[in-house]
Amino acid sequence: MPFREVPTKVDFPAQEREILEFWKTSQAFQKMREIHKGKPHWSFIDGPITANNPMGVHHGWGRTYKDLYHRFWTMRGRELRYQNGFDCQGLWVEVEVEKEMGFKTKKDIENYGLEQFVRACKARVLKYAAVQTEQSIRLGYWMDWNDPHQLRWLAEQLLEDPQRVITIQGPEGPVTDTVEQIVGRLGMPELGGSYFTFSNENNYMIWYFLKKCWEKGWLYRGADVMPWCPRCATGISQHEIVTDGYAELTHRSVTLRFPLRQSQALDSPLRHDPQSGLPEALLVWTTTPWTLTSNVAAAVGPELTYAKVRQGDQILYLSKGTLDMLRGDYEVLGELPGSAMEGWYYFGPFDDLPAAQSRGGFTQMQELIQNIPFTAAEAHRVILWDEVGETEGTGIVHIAPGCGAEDFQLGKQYGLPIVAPLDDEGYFVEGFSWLSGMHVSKVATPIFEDLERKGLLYHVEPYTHRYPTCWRCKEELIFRLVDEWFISMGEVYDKPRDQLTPEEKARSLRYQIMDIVDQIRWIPEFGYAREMDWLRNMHDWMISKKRYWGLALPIWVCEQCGKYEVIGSEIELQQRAVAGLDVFDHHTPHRPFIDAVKLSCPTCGGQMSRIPDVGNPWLDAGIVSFSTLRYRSDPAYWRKWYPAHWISESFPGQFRNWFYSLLAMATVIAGEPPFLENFGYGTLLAEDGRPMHKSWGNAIEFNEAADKMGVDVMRWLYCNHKPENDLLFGYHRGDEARRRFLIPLWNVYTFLATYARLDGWEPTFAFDPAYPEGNTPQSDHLLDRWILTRLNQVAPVVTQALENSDSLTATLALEALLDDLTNWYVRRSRRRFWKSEQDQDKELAYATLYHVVVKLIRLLAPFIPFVTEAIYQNLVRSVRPTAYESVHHTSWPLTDEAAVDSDLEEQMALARQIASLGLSARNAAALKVRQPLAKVFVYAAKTKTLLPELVEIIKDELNVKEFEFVEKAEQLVTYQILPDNKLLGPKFGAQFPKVRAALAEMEAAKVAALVQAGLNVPLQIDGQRVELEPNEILVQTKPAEGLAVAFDKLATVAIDTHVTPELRAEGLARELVRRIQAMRKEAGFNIEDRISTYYQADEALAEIFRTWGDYIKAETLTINLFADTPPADSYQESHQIDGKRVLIGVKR
RNA sequence: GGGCCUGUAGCUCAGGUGGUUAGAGCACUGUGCUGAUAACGCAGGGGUCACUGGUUCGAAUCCAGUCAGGCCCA
Repeated sequence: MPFREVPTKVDFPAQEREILEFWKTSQAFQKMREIHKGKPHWSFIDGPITANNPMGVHHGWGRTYKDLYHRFWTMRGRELRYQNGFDCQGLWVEVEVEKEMGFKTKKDIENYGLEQFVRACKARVLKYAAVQTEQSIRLGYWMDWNDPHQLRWLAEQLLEDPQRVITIQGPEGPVTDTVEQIVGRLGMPELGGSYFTFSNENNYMIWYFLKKCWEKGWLYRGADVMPWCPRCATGISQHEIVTDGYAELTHRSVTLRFPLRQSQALDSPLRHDPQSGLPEALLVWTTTPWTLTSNVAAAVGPELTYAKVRQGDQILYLSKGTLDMLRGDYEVLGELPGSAMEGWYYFGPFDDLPAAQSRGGFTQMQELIQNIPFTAAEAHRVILWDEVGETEGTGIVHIAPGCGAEDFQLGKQYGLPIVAPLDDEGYFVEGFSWLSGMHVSKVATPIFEDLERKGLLYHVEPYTHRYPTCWRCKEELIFRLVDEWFISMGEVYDKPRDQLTPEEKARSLRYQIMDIVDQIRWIPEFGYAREMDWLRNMHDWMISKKRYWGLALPIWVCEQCGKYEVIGSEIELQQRAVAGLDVFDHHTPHRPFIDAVKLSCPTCGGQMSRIPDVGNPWLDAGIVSFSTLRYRSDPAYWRKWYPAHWISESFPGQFRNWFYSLLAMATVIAGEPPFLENFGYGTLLAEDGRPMHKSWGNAIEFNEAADKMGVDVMRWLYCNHKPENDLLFGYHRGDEARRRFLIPLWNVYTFLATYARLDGWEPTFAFDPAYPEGNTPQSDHLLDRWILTRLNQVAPVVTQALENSDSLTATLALEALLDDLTNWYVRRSRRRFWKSEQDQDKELAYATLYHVVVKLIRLLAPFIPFVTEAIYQNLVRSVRPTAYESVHHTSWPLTDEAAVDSDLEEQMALARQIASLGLSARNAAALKVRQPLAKVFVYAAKTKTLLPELVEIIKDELNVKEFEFVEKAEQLVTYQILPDNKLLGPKFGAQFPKVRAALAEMEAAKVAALVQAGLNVPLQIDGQRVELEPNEILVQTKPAEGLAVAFDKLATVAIDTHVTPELRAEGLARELVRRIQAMRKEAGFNIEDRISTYYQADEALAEIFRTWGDYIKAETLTINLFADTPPADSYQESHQIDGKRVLIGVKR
């Protein structure tokens, strides 16, 4: 059976959809897995994608890499797990569900009902997991995908009746359970498919990890002032403040007076300047007026100079460098260093509030302040702080330890009271008088008015600054004192890592992780430095969040004595529970049902309840190298697949997120690396170099790109890029990739298929389905041997590059090969396919081209799985009954080293170079290639012979009758002599410049003659004789007069420009042929149609028709050539050639 | 302020281990070919390889510093 007919124009996206359907109906992925079952494994662990929205083209980039290396290692004969992962728990899902439901605050969620809300979160995850699954399939990503319809169905069932019992088909048989539990078991061995981080196993495995941390003493409850989102009512951890979490915002900043008092006593009189008798005050500036309610101290820079200023009936203190912020006239009375101000007492602006009069300050966290003997009002004094600057404000910084992270640290250092004014939604708590119950966002104006009444207000003005906002909801963050749970990273020791004692290392998770990082290969290499930098600098890992949808932290607290306990598994929970198990029964370990479970306190016998916090989602993602590899249920399986050979994610952010959490959790649980190789890539930007933003109109959605561009194009674009650089993605680049690579590939395929069909050619060699291109064809034809050389030069380059996670090198080599194939091999070989006789040469041409194309598409299959599949189906499967059903079932192509003829490759390169130079020479002399010329002269620096076939190629390319190597280039050129720097530099060292100069003095032709005769060249250097060997001198050429000449470092090519009458006639004949060919096409004839040709011409052209008639007939498939008026039913055109007229008609 | 990355033609980017005249694609100009053709070939113009120093016979490449941009941390 011959090849199918192939359209020369192809709609790639439409073809991709057909192939998707073919893969689906033929179960191509499942069959591929069968083929490689039980072979050596290659382990990959997927970084879970957040199943919260459709995926974008940037996900397509990462997923292309993942699929590329999956397919490559599969073809190499490895067994893989093919498990995708979905990230399911956390605030980002909550926020989207809240948006959908129109919720504004946490109270809305509680009023709605936690159970319903959590179910809605799960359902949303399932819905977008279905969407992302469909998109990934569209990309051609071969994974063990769930049926998207089933995921949607589960989402619906979950919302309707989670306790309904259903049966689902798993890989090893049906599984029966409640809807909720089936959802909780997704990704487990009995159900297969993607893993979901909301799974029971994932959550319980984190419990196991946290218990280990607890046992080592690394898990602790701590207090800190952190960024807090009042809308989400949760702290924002260090991991979450990202660059786009900052916004340029304008706030009203306030400058106010803190009147100085004489002593700490609250009834102390105001301090007055002894000279003038005027009252004194500090001048203070802040952008967050609400924090003034909680002021405890004022900080000055010890090294700064402060000014004492008289303004009206006031004495003010502020730093000298900020005097220009004063309004109106003033008089400087004196200067003093900041250090001299330490310990001055002042009256605070809100000392009238009960909170300011409370011993130790004002916070729920009594343990923080129980040893502080003062109230905030009593404590107000000047303290020293090196970080105080003069770029803004007054050089005196208002300090509120309950409202700022640095303030909190300073407060600890000075033993200051702590006043924490806001509740979790940003409202002032009781104890703040008229402010209590007001929201932080509404108090600026009333506070200014209050300060005005008290006579403390100095000035208010707008101030624009970078201010942190919530990374999910964009609400402005506040700084709030909170108690959260942390995993200790251990201290940072002030000495090199290799000098740490084992005890120091044992105490510090930080350094243990570093030891693990040492064992990992980072691609690109700077990934190692990045991860290390993060580890050196990171704070303790805040893992708690005061929210609803997420990991239920397995921490129980005794309601009587306050003791904490951490539970390490569902079994332990069963054993320890004293109440609430009946409520929790049949539910996944999520809120609200898990909260019902009560324990008994081993110390006091009191009831223990779970703390309400949920976990940081990076715990969910970091545990997967255990949870998905059956660490708890099947240790042998885990041992086999752990660690991953390879993981891959986009760099920005992941050093502190997924990479970090994987490393931290593996260090604690296993003490060995979770992955051996980390392949990172950059950021995807729009074509204009900016981030994609819908509002900027430069965003491209994945589905739209796939539909318009086709995913093979996208994949080639992704792979043909240096991964660590940012990738500019857009339709223009897509068009370029298609034009430069996919269309030429398709063209060479259609060329082969079309002519083989016409000739009835089919491959007949012995067939091995794993290697369908067969053994290297044995051809004597030079072009065949050359393209087979190139093929087998490129194959190992691609193989090594992919082994090395270097897709760029692979694609560059493949592009070069395709260029050689289309623009040289096929172009030069066309006549071998066109000729009518079925001889041995034609057979070899087919055999060679077929072999090369089939092997090439197999090298390309991991990159562009669709177009290669389409080609395979026609070239292989349609003619080979025993072929594998898919190109992706075949094995990775082998390299045939015996087929590589490097000399031939060099000779061909030279021949192509000579042809190129010849064309350049013709171009310069304005002699079109159609006009035959008599002779080309070639001088090649290092070669004096060229294979006869190559000579013929050059003659044909240049359309010349004769080719001649000249022995001495002087015939064509003058010489230029250059020293071979690489050899002579080391030989002569510092003397080298003199050698160069001496050589330049010599007569070029003389030196060239010596070199060509293989003799040494003598030189005089500083009166000493030195000799240069011939191989140390490079002879170059410059064009001589009279010939059309072109040259480069390899060769000099000259063309005889004289056109004889005979040559002129032949040129005209070719011109006629070209025009008749164009007419054939214009007339709509088929390639193989034989025709009759009629002409009426001026005598000069008629003479050409007579003398060159056979040539013209042969070239144009003309059977009969008539010097006659074209008949009415022929296709006719009249032409002018060199001012002579001809009327031509063609007829089938 | 610290860590990491980037800076090569108008644009987008390649350029192990230093070496003769620094490359590709796109764009531009010219031209050729016309049965791969809403393509393609060839040629041409276009570069102080961000800047300044250093090492070296020789630096886009190695070293130091500066500047600009990006990411991360403080």
